[in-house]
Amino acid sequence: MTRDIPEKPALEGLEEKWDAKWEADATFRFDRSKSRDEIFAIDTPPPTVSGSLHMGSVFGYVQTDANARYQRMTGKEVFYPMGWDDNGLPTERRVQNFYGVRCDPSLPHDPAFVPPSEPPDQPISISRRNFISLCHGLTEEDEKVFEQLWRTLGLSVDWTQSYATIDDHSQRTSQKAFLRNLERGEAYTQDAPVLWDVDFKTAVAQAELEDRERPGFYHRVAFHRPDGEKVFIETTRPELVCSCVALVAHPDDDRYQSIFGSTVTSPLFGVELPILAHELAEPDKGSGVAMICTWGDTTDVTWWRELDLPTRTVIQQNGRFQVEVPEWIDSERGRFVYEQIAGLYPNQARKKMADLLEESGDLEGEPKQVIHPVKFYEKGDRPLEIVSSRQWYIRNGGREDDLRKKLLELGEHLDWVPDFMGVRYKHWVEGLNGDWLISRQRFFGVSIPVWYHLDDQGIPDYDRVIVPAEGSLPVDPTSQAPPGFTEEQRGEPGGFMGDRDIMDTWATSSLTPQIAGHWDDDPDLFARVFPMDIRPQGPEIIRTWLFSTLLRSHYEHGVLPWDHATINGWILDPDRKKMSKSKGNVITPSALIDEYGSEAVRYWACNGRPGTDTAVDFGVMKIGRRLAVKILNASRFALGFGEDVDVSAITQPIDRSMLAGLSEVVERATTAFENYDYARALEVAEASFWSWTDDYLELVKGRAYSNGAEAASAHAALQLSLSVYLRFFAPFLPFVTEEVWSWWREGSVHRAVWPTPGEFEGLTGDERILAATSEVLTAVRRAKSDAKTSMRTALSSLRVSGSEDDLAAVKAAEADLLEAARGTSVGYEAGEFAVTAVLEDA
RNA sequence: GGGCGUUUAGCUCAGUUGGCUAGAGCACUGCCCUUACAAGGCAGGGGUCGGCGGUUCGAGUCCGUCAACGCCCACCA
Repeated sequence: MTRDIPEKPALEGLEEKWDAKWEADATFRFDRSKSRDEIFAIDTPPPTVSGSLHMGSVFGYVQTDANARYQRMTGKEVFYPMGWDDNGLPTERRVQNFYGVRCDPSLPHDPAFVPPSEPPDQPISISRRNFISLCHGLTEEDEKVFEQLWRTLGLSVDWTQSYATIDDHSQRTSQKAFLRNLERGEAYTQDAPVLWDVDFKTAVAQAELEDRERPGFYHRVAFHRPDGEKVFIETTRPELVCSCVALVAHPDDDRYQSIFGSTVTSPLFGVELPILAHELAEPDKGSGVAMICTWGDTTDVTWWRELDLPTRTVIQQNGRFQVEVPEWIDSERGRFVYEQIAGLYPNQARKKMADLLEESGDLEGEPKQVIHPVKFYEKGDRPLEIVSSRQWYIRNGGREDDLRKKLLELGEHLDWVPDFMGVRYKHWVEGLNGDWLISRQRFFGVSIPVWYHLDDQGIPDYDRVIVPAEGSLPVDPTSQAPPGFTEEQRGEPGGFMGDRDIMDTWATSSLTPQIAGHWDDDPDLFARVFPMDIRPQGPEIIRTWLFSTLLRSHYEHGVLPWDHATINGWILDPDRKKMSKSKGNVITPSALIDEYGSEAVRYWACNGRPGTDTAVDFGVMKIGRRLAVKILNASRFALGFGEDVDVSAITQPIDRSMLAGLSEVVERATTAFENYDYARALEVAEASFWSWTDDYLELVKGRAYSNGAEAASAHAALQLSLSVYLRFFAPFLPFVTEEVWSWWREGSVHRAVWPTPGEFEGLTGDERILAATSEVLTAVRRAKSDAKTSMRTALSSLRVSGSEDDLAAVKAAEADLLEAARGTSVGYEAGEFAVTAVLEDA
């Protein structure tokens, strides 16, 4: 093919040019005619569509793309879909802020509603349907922006295989999987204490918790024995004295042996309470006696359950103390005291109760300040409360040892990249203390697809769940009637009630292999891609996304959803601890791409080792850019000698020597990629490439410009080695390699075959020749540098001493060496390796 | 309180199963407009490999211990 080499090659514009061409040629389109063993399937993480992407996303996605491109070049058909995680709370929050609205499910749908152009000061309340419609609209816009960024970055995904976690197909898959869990008894509903976010007014799962250090005060509070003696407890939550159901101490605590089984009355409220023993009580914490409330913390829940205590809830789902005085407070004084805190938030009630206890003399001493961990919803601003509520759960091994053991075993069979990430999974599964709570009292998500029978009184019977037929999915139980009922029977005695909750976003994204592989509606495709080859993702969502995907796959298919989990590292601020400079200086990926180019950003990402935390580093990006420019220029030289020459022309020892080295590099880079170590593959290829340009190119330059068989050998060797380097770099720098490839090759470099040692068969020589000659050349350059003269300065004499092998190696490339060094002859002598170069006029 | 990871030149990081005279790039110094490349190229200076102790003929690499930093987990009395 004729070579079409630009005079001044440049990086600018390559992203748009090749993105358009790849799209037009369907270069990365998945060919579903391939069989499972010819396919490499990737369970791409669907990014959360809630505004802008950050560098952390770019980092992991580019690394995965490098692995994907390598696999494609080895001949695998790559199944590389892209999803958007748009369902769930992040989208709701973004819509609320963006439009200045809030969802009020009690309002009727307003078909004419248009959001104001500017968000108003006071949020406008809108119906659930209007709210969801805004969510859809905004996420669609965001998804376009995201897709554009991914394209600019050069992700080789097949854009015809995309999905959104809120689209009908995902909803159908999610509901179908849930119904199957329900049918097999893996999902169940139960009314129980749950961790509750009072602002979002939803239950929260264990995986979404985080502890935050908060200041609190230990209040030493007196309870009263019948004989008037005081029993002290210490609590940070005196406001919960009214919901106290018992006191507890450790069974072996000598101080309290005599009072176990007796009773006390609570201060101010005068409620009679037992003193019980339980080994979770810690003798050296506070006074050694704790009050059990329903519920101040998760230990309370444990005690309440294991000691079979009554339920005395006072905090409601809106986070406030209930207004009516609870019936277990029957004294006149108790009722009066409760009225002081009725309707308050816990922090308000806490101060009030502390005052009242002090007045009554039941608070001893000054409250002591402590810093203690408090449970928060990871997206929330106020401490979680524990309220009793009916929720849906999926069994996850948190309460069944057999299942837990099985899940641990599956985790051991998964190939973790890097290895140590596997322990995070292990610890998470070992630490599970309850089933997976999947229902959320929110709006933008996949509905829990069930209804409940209403009895003669109109009370729902949660044991009589009505399920839809699989063929009718997705369903919205709040607006559709169940099979065998009509809409008129909604809410009527003898009729039905639809479940109002939606599923947690993880309940849907735990099914990404099933969604992307079309388990629901294309079993042929699913069989070709599942179980998938890799699950790339961040370390922080091992406990959520990875674990839940594994669980759902185990339930539905009885297998691991993928063979390998490649876990990327964490992204650190460019100036790490130097926070002074980073004020308000948010780095967006698109800004970096604009400044340094996609190749540079990709290069930076691919330099981050698998699983290793990496700082945003502009210096590394600059190097990436320089490498890309170097590829353009070196290619211009290597291809500047006319038509292709057959490799049989490669006869010169130094050319064969270079190819011998390159053949080894091929093996090393390939091994690295086979272990999903894109970073090492890049490092190996890059080191080789720089010495190729610095030494080999300089050494053969003169000969390449000449004529005859010697020149032809150089031309053929340059062409073969360049072809190898372009393929080496194609996974990392897809645009510039494709650009150069197009100068002289048909088709895409991304569909070219990955280099193999077989390409060098019969073309290699002694590696030592190039190495030794390069050493001599470096010594000559040093001499010229020391003399502060131009590299063009001629040598009056050049003498090399070394072993017999060294000398033979240099001799084999003597003509090229003399040309590059500007010498006329080389003198050889046996001895220690040394080079003496004498300059003319020196 | 437990677990995992990190700690190598001023900065950002490589260093695979122990053999290194410890590397790269940036930054720094000097030189060079050499016909692929001056938003380049060539050459150079710079490190007691976090501390201490151990195993070994030999340790940046293995073991123990301590420290700093980061992340994850942990029952809020």
